[in-house]
Amino acid sequence: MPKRADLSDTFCPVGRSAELLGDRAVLLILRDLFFGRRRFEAIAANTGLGPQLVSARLKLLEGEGVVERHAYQERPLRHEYRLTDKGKDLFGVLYAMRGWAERWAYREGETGGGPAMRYVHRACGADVGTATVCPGCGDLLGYGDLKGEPSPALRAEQARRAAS
Amino acid sequence: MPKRADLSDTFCPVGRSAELLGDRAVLLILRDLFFGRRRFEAIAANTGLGPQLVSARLKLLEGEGVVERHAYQERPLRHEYRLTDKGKDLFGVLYAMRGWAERWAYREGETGGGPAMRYVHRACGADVGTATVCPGCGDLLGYGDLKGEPSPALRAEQARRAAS
DNA sequence: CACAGTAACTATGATAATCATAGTGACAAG
DNA sequence: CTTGTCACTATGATTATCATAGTTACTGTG
Repeated sequence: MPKRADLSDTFCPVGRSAELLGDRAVLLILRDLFFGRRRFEAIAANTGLGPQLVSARLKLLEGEGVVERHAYQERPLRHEYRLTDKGKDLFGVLYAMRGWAERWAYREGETGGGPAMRYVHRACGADVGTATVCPGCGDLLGYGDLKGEPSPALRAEQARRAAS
Repeated sequence: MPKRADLSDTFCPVGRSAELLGDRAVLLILRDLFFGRRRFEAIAANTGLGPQLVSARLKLLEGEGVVERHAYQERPLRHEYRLTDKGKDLFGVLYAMRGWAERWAYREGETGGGPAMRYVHRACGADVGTATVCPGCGDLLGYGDLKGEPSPALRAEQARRAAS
């Protein structure tokens, strides 16, 4: 490719987000970070992306202020990556993507009846489905309010990836 | 690039969406479709993407059932592209992206005070800000419930693009 | 009827991002 | 002192992307 078009100076807010989010690798890495995977190798293994790509994207995300590099031990010096507030606020986007996929991207019965990923409202225990407002208590849902439970099929897939 | 990794068979719903949405061009084209731009040339001009890329992505979106090709006149035969229900349901994702960008992606005063894109709830007239639930009447917000008003700066940018 | 114009594309070639694979540096454990 | 772990960096083949130009099929104007 030639240098890809720069969208960071457009006034369109979707364009500005697309500059960062219009990239498979970024999306997959963010997903893993929201899932609690903070370490380089864990992210590389689960996403299936090469270390070079993971490295480049984490640097990009750090530069955008979406992710922070944090040393979790000295000797040997090791780093992990954490979402900043700006990063955590991307939850709405990923959650919307997940909702759309649950409604449209699976063949009949592929997930064995339920959603591929179930979300429960911590405060009231209700299954929220793909809603942005809790169907049980009416609260607005954000990152931290929800507890995700992968379906058996998804859990098996993650285990397979972690092994190789 | 070598063939890009295929995510369409993962059980992770974010992965499945990322297969389609993890692409700048797709995101920009969807934005334009939501904005009411249905014609090939209009989309190519406003996104700044080359006709080859626009063509390829529209075919992809059509194949995914997100977009429909529709002849709007015979002699000369001309087509336009419309969002299907599956496509319209992506509004939540684009709206979440816009919300995040409005909150985080602009420098102080860059938009002249207000948001780059203002959304008003048609039913009650309230400015919804970046909320998913109307702050005026409490209704859930979806595509069709909202009326978008680009800021002067964004409007000027779009006019500039349409001209060239 | 010839000619410019418009919409929706397709063709071509240069450039650069991606993947797969292998290798590096710093340390710990056995 | 060899093996193992983690977090990367280096290399080379492949291919998607961009910019530009060209094509097809018509319409409207002089």
